[in-house]
Amino acid sequence: MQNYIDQLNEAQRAPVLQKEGPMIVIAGAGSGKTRVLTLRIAYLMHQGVDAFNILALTFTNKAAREMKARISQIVGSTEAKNLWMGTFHSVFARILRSEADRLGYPSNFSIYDSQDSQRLIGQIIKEMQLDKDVYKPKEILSRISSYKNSLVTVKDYFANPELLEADAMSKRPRIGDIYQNYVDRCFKAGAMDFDDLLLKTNELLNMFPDVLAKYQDRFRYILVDEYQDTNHSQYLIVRALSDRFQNICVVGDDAQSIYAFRGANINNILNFQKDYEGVQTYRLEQNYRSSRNIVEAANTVIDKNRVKLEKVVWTANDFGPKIKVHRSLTDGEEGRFVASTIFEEKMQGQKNNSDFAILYRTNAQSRAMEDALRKKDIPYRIYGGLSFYQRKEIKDVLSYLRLIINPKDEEALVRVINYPARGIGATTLDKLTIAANHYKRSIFEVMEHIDKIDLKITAGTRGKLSDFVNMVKAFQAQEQTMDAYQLTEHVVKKTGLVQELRKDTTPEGITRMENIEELLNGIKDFIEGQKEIDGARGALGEFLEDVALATDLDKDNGDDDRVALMTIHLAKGLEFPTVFCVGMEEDLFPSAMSKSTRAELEEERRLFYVALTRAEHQAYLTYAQSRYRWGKLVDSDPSCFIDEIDDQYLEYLTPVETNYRYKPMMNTDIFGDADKSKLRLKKPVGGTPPAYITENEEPKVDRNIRRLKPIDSSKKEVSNVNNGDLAVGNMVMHERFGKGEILNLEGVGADRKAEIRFDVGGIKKLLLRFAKLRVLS
DNA sequence: TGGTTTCTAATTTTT
DNA sequence: TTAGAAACCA
Repeated sequence: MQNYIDQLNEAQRAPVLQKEGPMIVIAGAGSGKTRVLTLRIAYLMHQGVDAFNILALTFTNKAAREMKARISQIVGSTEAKNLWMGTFHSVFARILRSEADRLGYPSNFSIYDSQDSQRLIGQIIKEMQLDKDVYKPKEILSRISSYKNSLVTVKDYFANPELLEADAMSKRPRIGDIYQNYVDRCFKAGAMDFDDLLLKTNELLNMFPDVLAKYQDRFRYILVDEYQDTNHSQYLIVRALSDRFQNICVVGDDAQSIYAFRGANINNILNFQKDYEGVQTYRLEQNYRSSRNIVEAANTVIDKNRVKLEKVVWTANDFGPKIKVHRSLTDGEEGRFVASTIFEEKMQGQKNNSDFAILYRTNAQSRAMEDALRKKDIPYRIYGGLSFYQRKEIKDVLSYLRLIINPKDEEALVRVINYPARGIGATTLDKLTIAANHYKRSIFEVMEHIDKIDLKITAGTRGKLSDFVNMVKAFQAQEQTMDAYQLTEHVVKKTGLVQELRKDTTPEGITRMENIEELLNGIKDFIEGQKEIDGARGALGEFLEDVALATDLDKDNGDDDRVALMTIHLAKGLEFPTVFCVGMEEDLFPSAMSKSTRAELEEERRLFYVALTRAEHQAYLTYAQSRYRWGKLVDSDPSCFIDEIDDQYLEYLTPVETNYRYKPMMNTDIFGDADKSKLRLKKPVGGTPPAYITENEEPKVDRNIRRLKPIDSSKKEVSNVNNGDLAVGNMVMHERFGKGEILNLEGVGADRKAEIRFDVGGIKKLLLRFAKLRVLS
């Protein structure tokens, strides 16, 4: 233990050694705050604090897992296992399940994700016969979400003239009624949305002093990571729980607060000192991550913000190279620049793909990057975007599973009641919904008693309905004995889901099929893990709990060597030797929607600060003069953030902007590309550019291959150039299944298949046309 | 009711 | 450009 502590610098050591009392650690970017947190926990345990009495709240599941792993290394895994560590949402979901009856909820309540919530709100708006252009489900949802995060219940809402007036002013006087309906429907369905997990926890702690006392007594030491991103609801939970022992340690960096849009309140961290008696304040200001150039440049940026805590981040690292700024004509060219640069740096500097990250403001920007990387055969992985669990086919399966656990779950039911098609259409569903609302019961309950209610539903349809009910009930019976894997496999077969998907032989359809397989593999992994952990039987409910709050970032797809693509938001907490921050354009970053108030712009600036400080060694800022947005080429100006960095930290790869549109074309980029190619790129007069247009993208070897590809091949082009080289006995790498050996090859041309034994997942037969294989030997 | 075609809105970030 | 919804027809 002492060994670990000796490795800390003085500033880091102090918060680790202070055992009791309230404290705040203001941790600059790259200053080793995770180390402080983990060591603090380890040290507490070392001093005899029971792991059961420690609660550590993180921002992502991944952060929790990693921290737990590190603590295990120090104190041993048996001890670390008993720590309560996780996101606010997952920790309190767990607590809510065990206390659910207090709030009138079943302990098997469903967790609605934003998709579910949004669909339900849309449905309510329709039922109330409101105009969906005035009451946009998405906006209403975020409205309701912010009420919930501020602990404004429906009752509070109607009692608050300001809110009433604000909504009346915006011509949406019925928001309160929608809110009311939404809450009722969720309750009736035995479901909580994300915000409920926090709101209901607050209710639980406020309404039941004995419950509060129990958890206060249990969590004697509380630690909160990324405190700058907590919202009001989370703030109150932390306050309530820490009130008795006051052993509260929060860690955060106000300069990295980037979630105000979803209710995070930067004042929580700014005002922490006032919330507790005798707060100790620690500052971690030495940055170990980045070169001096990057640290100082980032400082000049964040200095422009008015709202902040005073601190000076510094580093003892070398100056390192300057931040490189690159301008291109289009987003496509921007992508090619990034890909070429990665290609060259890999060649010259012996770097790995995983040394690079491409960060952007919006997910939509990933496409141009993907295209360019793919053309250069640079492996990459996209994080975020449409997460795995939100894909249609996955949600469909999960909906069946949710329905087994909680048949009242209306969103799950609506999704699958007629998929695959079984003759229960919109009309029938409408009748059922009306009846359900009328009897204040769930749709499933109405279906169970369909014979006792007169709904003007034909006998044939009634039969179909009871078939469905019986099917779900049969699943429920099987759930008692089967584990989650067996049951899911059974469900996808029995419901006809697989058969439905098999019909679709397009690449997209095959991917969908593969995704289902991946889900099944994921369930298998989960069960294995569960069995190891505490002899749980790997029941379905346990899996769903896990999945409801999981994100893409959480499933670590091994540490294979790929360039990382993600939004800046997702990149928080990560670091890479080289970072490309692309799309540095006005109205994109800072976003057009976030420039109206100073607070919004400051948040964008913090976001930029986060982006810059991800880089250890080299940062690139790139922008395009025009970019495709909703299919149209739109002109854009460089981001004001580039100007905000002092010139001494920058190196312009392209001459500084002029106002002449033609001028830039006369220049060459760093590869000495002649500009005729760029001129040509501008061309399209209808139709796709001819193959030779790709000339300016180097490796000439590729050219023929590209020309051989069918012109209309879909954007999800995955066919593999190496197919010809495959032979039985080759070791190959598959994107999803990992390493495997080719056992057999058969078929020709598009039908060519390979039988492969994967190290994990067994033997699979793959269509080479679609399989993304890389030959290893 | 189911399947196909046409239309439209979307691009800010996510537990 | 594209995904999802509405509209349309069998």
